[in-house]
Amino acid sequence: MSIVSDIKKMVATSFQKLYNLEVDAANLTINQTKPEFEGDYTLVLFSFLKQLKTSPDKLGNEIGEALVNDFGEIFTAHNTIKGFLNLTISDDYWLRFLQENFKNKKYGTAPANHQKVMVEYSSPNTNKPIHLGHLRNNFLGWSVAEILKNIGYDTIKCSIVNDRGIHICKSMIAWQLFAKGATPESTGIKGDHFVGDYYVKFNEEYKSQVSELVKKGMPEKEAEREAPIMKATQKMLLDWEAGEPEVMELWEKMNQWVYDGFDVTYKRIGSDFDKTYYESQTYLLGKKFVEEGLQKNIFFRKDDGSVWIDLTEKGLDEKLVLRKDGTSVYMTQDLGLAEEKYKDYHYNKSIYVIADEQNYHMKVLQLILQEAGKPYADGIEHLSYGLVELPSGKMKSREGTVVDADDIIDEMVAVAKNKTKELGKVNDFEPAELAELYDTIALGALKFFLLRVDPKKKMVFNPEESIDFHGFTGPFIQYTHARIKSILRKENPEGDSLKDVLLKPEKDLLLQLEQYPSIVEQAAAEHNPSVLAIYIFQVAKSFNSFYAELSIMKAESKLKKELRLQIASLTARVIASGMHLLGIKVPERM
RNA sequence: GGCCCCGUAGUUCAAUGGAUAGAAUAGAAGUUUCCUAAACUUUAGAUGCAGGUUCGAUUCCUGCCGGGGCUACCA
Repeated sequence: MSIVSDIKKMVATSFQKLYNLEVDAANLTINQTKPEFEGDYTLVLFSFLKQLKTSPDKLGNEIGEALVNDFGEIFTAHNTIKGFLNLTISDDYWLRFLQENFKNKKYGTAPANHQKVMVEYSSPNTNKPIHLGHLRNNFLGWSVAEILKNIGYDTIKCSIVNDRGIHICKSMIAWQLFAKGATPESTGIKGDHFVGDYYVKFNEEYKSQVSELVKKGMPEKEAEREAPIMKATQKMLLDWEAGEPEVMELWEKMNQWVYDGFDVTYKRIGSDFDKTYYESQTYLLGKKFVEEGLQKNIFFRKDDGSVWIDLTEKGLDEKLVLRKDGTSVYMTQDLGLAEEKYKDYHYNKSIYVIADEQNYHMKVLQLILQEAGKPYADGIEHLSYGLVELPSGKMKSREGTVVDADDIIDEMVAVAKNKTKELGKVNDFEPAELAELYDTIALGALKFFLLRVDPKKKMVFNPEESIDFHGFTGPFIQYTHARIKSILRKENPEGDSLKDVLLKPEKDLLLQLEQYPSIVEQAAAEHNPSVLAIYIFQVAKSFNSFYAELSIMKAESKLKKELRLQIASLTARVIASGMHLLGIKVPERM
């Protein structure tokens, strides 16, 4: 139980006792007291004034007095200013909290709640390597899954690989035309990049064929249809659907190259999956779903044979679920996949980490499942996140302004290396240790940068400014952790009981550390790792102030030393476990 | 056209309807015989515009201005 929820209960008790007023603890507003006032937590009184026909000062004083009298082991003082009741929590409370938790390895976790949640994230296309935008998706999905797991959910991370369709055929055609048998092995190019290069080649060739046809007098629309390379691609798609062996073989070969490349990147960034679905294996499932829906009159067939759902009563339009030629659209596949996932896992919740351009699609998906009366429909949640943009605007693959994931990681590692060498603090590290440290710092910086922003909001990535290891960054927090560890290598807290008067930097830290479990809960409830990122940063900042102002090893007394070692210990644990939930490692030294 | 999202210091981000709108960075000024200066301290700087609801609005409502997305028998 957190101190804030305890305060709410005690306040509710006081209202009951003093005014015989039933207040719901959930409706009380408790904030951290602003630094310019005396106190730790503050109760906002305004909402009760009318009801009780009293003045803010009178109410505040009466409640404050009751709290201090009845719960003296928690509250030591109160003051009321302009409708805000500021409460001071006793040092004993904080010391007890510290004593109970500084060794607790499970601090911030919750026991199993027997709820099953699927988190679908990453979900790449197999025609090009992953870029910065995908990284935001990967980091978010992984982190949200870990946060949920941490508070007791049975979590299944999954990915749906888009391994079929016209875009894959484009890479395949271009490879046939231009590669002359080249492979990732023969060229030394990472598989996903290799295939991506042929996707680019396709577009170049396509563009030039179209402009040639236009030059010969063909209308542009027609030229786009008639360009030989496009016709070949469409034929290849048909061949693929017919299972033509040569095409299947090429498809499997090129996809494998991509998977080999993805594996390297996934391993590097720490993405992992309990289950991978492949669209080639699931894209037909939706048809059955549509047939069932037709029988139940949830869908209807138009004269041309296409199948639709009428969502006008829900304020939306009619939505196509099956083409007139009987083939699946995107929605069909997603319906089938949702059903399949539920069959496989019987989840309580299913979270889709998908960019906000698909808000409408996800809304419709859930609506259709609800209309179809599916038991899992209400458990579907769209973790909608904003695009990552560059200072110059949106990333566009056609204009070559995409920040490639592997490239940006390499660049970050190079900067981490230079900076670390400059500082010269770890000259005694073995080469392997050094390489690991550079990776830890580089990925820490990148992940923290992408996770510290509210997922819902789009964000700007400035390649120059974003590679910063100072201030509100991952490395700042990693550095704080390393500093603490360097002390704890020399001496550990002995576990002696504490009794002392807390100094401000000590209390500031304890107050924040106590909030950790609530913060994790909040991050989980909101599917929002940025809450956690901001919190960890504040903890690190508080520790650095504490560290600058007070000596731990040369504390003024044995008791103070023990106290500060315990605080340092818990701080390191909170930082490490919080950063872990963001997928960020923390070094022992840096 | 219809629907949705976003406009906060120079810049990148915060702020369950609550006190004098917080950080970081860039700027200015300091701190190292003292546990790691990737740090700390001080300083200056912002709610697009106009109304409304409220004891109280960055937050809720309306209009305007500016930016983005969706509205495909693409995925």
